[in-house]
Amino acid sequence: MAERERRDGGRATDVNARRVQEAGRKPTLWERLEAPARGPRPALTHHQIARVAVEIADADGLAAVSMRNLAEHLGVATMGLYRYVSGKDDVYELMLDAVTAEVDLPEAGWREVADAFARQVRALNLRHPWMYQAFARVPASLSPSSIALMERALKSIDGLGLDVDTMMAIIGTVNSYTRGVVFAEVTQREAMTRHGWESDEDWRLAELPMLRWMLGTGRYPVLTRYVIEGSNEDDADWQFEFGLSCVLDGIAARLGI
Amino acid sequence: MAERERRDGGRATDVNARRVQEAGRKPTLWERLEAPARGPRPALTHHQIARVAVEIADADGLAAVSMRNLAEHLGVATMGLYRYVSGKDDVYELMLDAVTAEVDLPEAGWREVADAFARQVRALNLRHPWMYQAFARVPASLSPSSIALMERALKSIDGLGLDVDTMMAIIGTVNSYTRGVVFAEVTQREAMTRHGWESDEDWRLAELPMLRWMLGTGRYPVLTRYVIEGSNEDDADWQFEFGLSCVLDGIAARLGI
DNA sequence: ATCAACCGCGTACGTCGTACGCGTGGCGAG
DNA sequence: CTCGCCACGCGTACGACGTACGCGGTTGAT
Repeated sequence: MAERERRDGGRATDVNARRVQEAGRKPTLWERLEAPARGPRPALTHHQIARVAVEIADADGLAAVSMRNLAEHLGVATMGLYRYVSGKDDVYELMLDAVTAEVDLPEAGWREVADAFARQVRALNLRHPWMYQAFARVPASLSPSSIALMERALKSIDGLGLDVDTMMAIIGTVNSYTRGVVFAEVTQREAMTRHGWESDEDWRLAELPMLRWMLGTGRYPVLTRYVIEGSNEDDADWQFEFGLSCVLDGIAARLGI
Repeated sequence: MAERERRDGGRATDVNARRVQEAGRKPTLWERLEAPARGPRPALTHHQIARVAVEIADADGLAAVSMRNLAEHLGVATMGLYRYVSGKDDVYELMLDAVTAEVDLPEAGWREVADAFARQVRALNLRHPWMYQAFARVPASLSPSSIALMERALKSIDGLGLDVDTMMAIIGTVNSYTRGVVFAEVTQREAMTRHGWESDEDWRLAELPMLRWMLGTGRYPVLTRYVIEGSNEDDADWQFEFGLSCVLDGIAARLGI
């Protein structure tokens, strides 16, 4: 880390230098994006990098998005990428920002918007199962798309007489619930593909010895009943809908709206 | 992957072999734990491995839990670890199972238990900030501790006339919300330490240019008001309590309990 | 007691992210 | 328009990672 600071300090001759000295920190990716390009004319745009990286991750998983592989797909040298990004984390940020832009909320009342928000974020994460992994590696910093999304969501609950903190807490609650659901869903789905199981049936088969042991001990009567009586076979959609209704109902009740 | 299958197949002469042939899959970590130890007397227990790994992760982050480092702390050779675990993922599973055992739910009504569940899981994740990273790498498989925890939670809502699927959905909703909150909190906290910021003030300072740009565009009026009027400075506890109340209220209302 | 099988661990490989510093290409002065 | 210099992009190289492979020592059956 001291290494990096030293290096950035050594290059402190460009537009960002003054800002760094001002605040004693290194500039954000999004700040650097606005800075005019120095040196030879750039061969790539950040948008291209993000698009190709997303394609790779969608096809082969986030692990396939290595600097080498990404550079190869873009037709540039590996270290050439460092002209546009300061490291792997920046690539992740670009990717997350790019896909976040896919969410498009309707103009409607708060509940309808919150509902759409949850459904779309869930769909987005199922479409790009690598998202949660990327989130786990980069700071959940503000990006243009996330700011725009948050504004759209906030606007739908503005003007109901709530203070801004409560408004933000509502968004945060829906967001947290959604992310939690998605995290569990994607994780399980990936576990299944990783082990080569293709249906819930395979999963049940694989966990069978564990379940048999569980049943055998007799220490888990309710769980046992769930295994035996459970009708909907881990219907993820149903569970998501159920929880979302609860969350929205709770918000509505608490605020009298 | 084919490589691993071939290798496991080559060793298919022990107790687990028959099970593997039965189901056509490799045995779980927890199954292997029950198998009698073959070969030289083991120098370690899985409990020791888990404890030391957790200590390393708590102190230096999950990245510090490399097979080499872990083996060194345990006083064994690097590859000696593969006697007890089949790979890095098994280490993560052991770690998660070990800390999950720290949760201890009270004997009480469903709402009290759900409340305790959420609070304790959150505290657990804040105490072990690496948990979500570990979850992101291993399948969310059944482990002894997670089974026991689930049973305790289920028991508290048993006998209220609900079918098992609804009961499980309730647990899942609370769990999802909690995980989502924790994910956001820990991520932000880690981003702060990574960048060397020590207070929310530093964070605000760092994001200031981004905020200034945001305010400058005029495209985000509500978000701007939040930045200006927001009183509680990202009070994580308050936001968590708010959302949890909403979730529990929603569940209670929906089920009439 | 003996032997053979078999498992644990040392060595080594391919991969990762990226620090370093040379050669080159872009720009200001003449 | 030309030339020179300097900074910057990118090729090389490094340390660290997870773990495949296969020999030598230990253990269980006879």
